Amino acid sequence: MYTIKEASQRTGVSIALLRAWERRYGIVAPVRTEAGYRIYDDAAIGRIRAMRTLVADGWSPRQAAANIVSTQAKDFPLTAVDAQPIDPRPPTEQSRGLVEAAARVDGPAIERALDDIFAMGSFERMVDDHLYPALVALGDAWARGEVDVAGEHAASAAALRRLGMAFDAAGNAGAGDAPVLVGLPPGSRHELPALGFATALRRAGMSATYLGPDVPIRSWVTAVRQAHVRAAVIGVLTAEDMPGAAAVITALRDRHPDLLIAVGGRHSRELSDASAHLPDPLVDAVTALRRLLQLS
Amino acid sequence: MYTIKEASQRTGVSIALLRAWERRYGIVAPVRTEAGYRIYDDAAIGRIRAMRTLVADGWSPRQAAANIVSTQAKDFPLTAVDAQPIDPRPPTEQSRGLVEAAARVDGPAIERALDDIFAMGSFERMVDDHLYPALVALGDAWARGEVDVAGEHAASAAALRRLGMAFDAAGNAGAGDAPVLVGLPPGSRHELPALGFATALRRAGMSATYLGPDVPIRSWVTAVRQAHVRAAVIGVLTAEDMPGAAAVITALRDRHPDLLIAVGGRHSRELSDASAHLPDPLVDAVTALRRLLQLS
DNA sequence: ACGCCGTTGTCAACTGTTTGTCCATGCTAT
DNA sequence: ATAGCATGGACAAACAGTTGACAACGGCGT
Repeated sequence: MYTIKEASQRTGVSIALLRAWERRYGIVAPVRTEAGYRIYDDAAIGRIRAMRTLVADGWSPRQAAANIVSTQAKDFPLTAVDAQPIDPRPPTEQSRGLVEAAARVDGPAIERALDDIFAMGSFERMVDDHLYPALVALGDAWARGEVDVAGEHAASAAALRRLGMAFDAAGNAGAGDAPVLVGLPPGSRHELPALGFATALRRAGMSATYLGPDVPIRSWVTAVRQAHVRAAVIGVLTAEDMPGAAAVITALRDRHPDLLIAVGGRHSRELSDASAHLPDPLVDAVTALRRLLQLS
Repeated sequence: MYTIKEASQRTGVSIALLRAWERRYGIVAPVRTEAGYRIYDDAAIGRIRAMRTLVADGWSPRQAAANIVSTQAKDFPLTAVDAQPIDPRPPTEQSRGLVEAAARVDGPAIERALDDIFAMGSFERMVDDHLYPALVALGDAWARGEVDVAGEHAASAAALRRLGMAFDAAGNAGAGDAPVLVGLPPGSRHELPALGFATALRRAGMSATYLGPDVPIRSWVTAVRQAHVRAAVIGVLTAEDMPGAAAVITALRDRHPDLLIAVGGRHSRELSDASAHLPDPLVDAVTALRRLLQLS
């Protein structure tokens, strides 16, 4: 709780400028005493300091202020294997373990739960029958408020790392071949299903390049051109992913009319301008893509 | 988010020429303020730098522009281990390999380059002396237009997966202990340094939970409450990360006044309301944190 | 060789905007 | 009393924007 003079001394910003920033950009809104005197708290000091360094970094004061004011976090889950909020599918033992560990934000327990899941049979069956259901259960629990974003974050990040390990471990069997590109449209961050599919492709002996989440349209285009790819597979997990995916498809069609462009994921069926739609279970998606490649 | 003056200084292209290039070739399309002032983002800076180098290389401005417009993406690099655009540090053999592989968007080559890097001595030395420099070189190459976002994406995603593997492989030695929380403030996606630090903590025998990128304020708070943590470490890699980090700090301070809150990263020194600032080389950061924990 | 012409970087003129600072006046705290 | 604070307005200097012009340069046809 500081007066404006103290705030000025603590931030190195002149008193007049403090008032100007408040008046012009609303960067802080200090509480007032009965007489109208400004009283700054530590959060206000922090915001002012952030403003100062941003400006020192070359930002225009207006932009810096906008950035600071708009830095309020939006909480959304990273999982979203399936956006369908329906059918509470039977929670397996493994998924219950993962959800409970996530609820406690208990790192080691999350790892143990993933150990259990990844120990279930072949990679493809494990992903389809255990990992994805567990992640859906996690998303549901988050939606019901039983798991906090922190737990959801930690668990899905850990699952993503595991999947990444599997992807790397799968090697690139057909390394000489032209690869299949797998990635997500701009704005989409639902990596897990896409990375799972890319891994399954590799395990099936195909060469796969995983582009990652939130891939800009231009990057799809240049990636196709540079790498001389056999096909591009775009993940469309939620309805919000659709416009981005459609834009990617038209951009690719435009410059590579003969390229095989496939889409997969819950909302892919609704994108009719793709070459093909991949079915849902991982194994089926892989065989479908293989058939498409042989035909072309 | 820079004014035209700042953009000019950062790229070494005169203000008049910036406007001419925009008007004549549409090489950038900065957003405008209400009053019509141009606001350049980092992607625009990258495009301008790329243009400058191409022209310096003898390309005609028109051709250089055509090349950039058709190639460059509008997205940010994921790397950003270090936001300082200066001091072109000596490229090691390994970083050159990674940059070249990324330039070709060549998945297998990227993996091989990372194999080379990860084979360099102890984890900590490898990260400090080879991985981070390589990623900085990658970001620089992106800024110069030598690497497309697709390649940057692919390479940094692969590096992130490797780091994730190392994190998991490091196990959680002090599994019973209260953990140290490591994560990034809301809005920040510069995972690599944070995950590297979390891994180093585990390898030093401490219990570490990695929260991930873009962690909302509320998640930080609940994570601390649920897990009974010993300390929270927040990565502050760029000036833009500061407001979010400051908000996280005040929120945590508010409800857990005794919690040890440490910040690390290029711009962490400017956040004086944290309990402690962690120094730069990985090993030093780990020992600094260990000392802080013993004191408390 | 010569003139023509498009390209390209730079400049000037003029208008409007942003931003840090300052002032006059009046109230408040000690 | 004296120093501190608030408000609102005012200002100058720096910044930006647009338009049009212009000189240097190189390619090209004659």
